[in-house]
Amino acid sequence: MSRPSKPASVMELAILGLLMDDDLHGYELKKRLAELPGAGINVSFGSLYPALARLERAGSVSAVRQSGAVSPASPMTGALSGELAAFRSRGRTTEPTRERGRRGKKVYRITVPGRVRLTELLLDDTDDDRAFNLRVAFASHLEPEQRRTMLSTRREQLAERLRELSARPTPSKSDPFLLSLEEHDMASLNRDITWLDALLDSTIDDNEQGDVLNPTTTGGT
Amino acid sequence: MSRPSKPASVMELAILGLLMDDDLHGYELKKRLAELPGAGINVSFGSLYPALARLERAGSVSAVRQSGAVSPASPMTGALSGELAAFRSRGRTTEPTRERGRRGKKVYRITVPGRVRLTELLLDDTDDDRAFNLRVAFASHLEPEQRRTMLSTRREQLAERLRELSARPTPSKSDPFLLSLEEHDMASLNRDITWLDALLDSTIDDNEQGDVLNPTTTGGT
DNA sequence: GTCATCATGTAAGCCGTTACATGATTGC
DNA sequence: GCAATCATGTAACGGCTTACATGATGAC
Repeated sequence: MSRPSKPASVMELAILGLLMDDDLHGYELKKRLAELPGAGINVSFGSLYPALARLERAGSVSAVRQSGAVSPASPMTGALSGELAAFRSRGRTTEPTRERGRRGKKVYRITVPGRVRLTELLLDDTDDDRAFNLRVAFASHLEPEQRRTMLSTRREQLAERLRELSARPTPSKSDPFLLSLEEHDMASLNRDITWLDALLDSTIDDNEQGDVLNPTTTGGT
Repeated sequence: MSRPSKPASVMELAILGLLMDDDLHGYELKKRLAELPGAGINVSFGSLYPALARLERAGSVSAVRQSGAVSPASPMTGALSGELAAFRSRGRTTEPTRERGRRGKKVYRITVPGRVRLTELLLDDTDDDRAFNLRVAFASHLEPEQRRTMLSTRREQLAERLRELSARPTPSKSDPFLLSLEEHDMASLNRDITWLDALLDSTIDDNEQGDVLNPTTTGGT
């Protein structure tokens, strides 16, 4: 009886993963989501903000309002340079600061439970291409062993797909486009599997790689 | 003028595409959806049946209950090839001694407006990988010129993605997984573009569609 | 007569979309 | 003071999922 935990959403994974690197507010988050590799997530604000609210309610992130104060010196119109630098005002636990009329930026930070949740999402074995790309993008936040689990699980899923495709007896598939599509799919699967093998190989001797998700981190909340 | 039509759903495309080949009832449709190339659509009945109801309401399909009555005076204006041997009960391993289904299998057939809608969905240029795979799968239902439009539109989209990826200045990408992912994505994009080029080539003098398109397995592992 | 499979549906709830509404900051 | 951009939300709507409910058929 493991915890059921809510179903994984791609957006949740992406948000938590991005917040591992920087504290961000919604608007900036949307930009970074769109820049994610593999045909980025183009969410609308109408889904992003409710998602952040859900994450906050679930305790995965904590938000701090910046009520029109400290601003960094450099304008930085730049593409994807992250100037956060604005989280210093924090130090106490959640302080409402809900003054109506003075809406500030709301900067989100991942919490310790949020990190646990992220690990869970990264290890989720739902067979979803889009989600898997994201899992690789954030793979550095896993410990090497978990990472290997994640990669080899995926490898097995792709191999299974390949087996199913190969075992297809080509029934009435006289359609040239269907044929070409299946062939192309199989070639893609083979390539993806090879890529995963390479990643797995390169992870074998990585015992201390990147910054690892560590639930014992303190000082957050 | 943009399309006043409803937003395209992957499922709608898949259903209409499948119904071009055979008249089917929901249960069978679900099985075939799962078999579609490229990580098939695993819809649940709870979404399939409402979807069929919507399609029927929209006039894209017509349904006939198989309960020993209501022999359909098929509307079929015969605009396109109706190669379907309508309402045959496919004999499986066991011989159907009786009409099964008193309360009724509901067999769906695509209508003429449904064909128009399918064409619209096939030509829809929404940048969606899953949907595009389906469009190729049903590409034979387009006229060669439309097919070329569809393929080259997609080609341009992928080329654009590739351009964006290449133009990325590699900012703080010291992360090996992010790097590997981007590299892999670019390689995949290149492969896909090459594949589209091959499809386009094979469609150039394709006036009757069928004998060209000789896919060559490129360096299978 | 009962079980597995075939077959069709409904209901509650979440999630995402578009469209709408508001406010804050910066540059001219 | 005005526009563009930054920034955060709400509301209406619809689709998809899970879980539930129903019923028929054929095998044993």
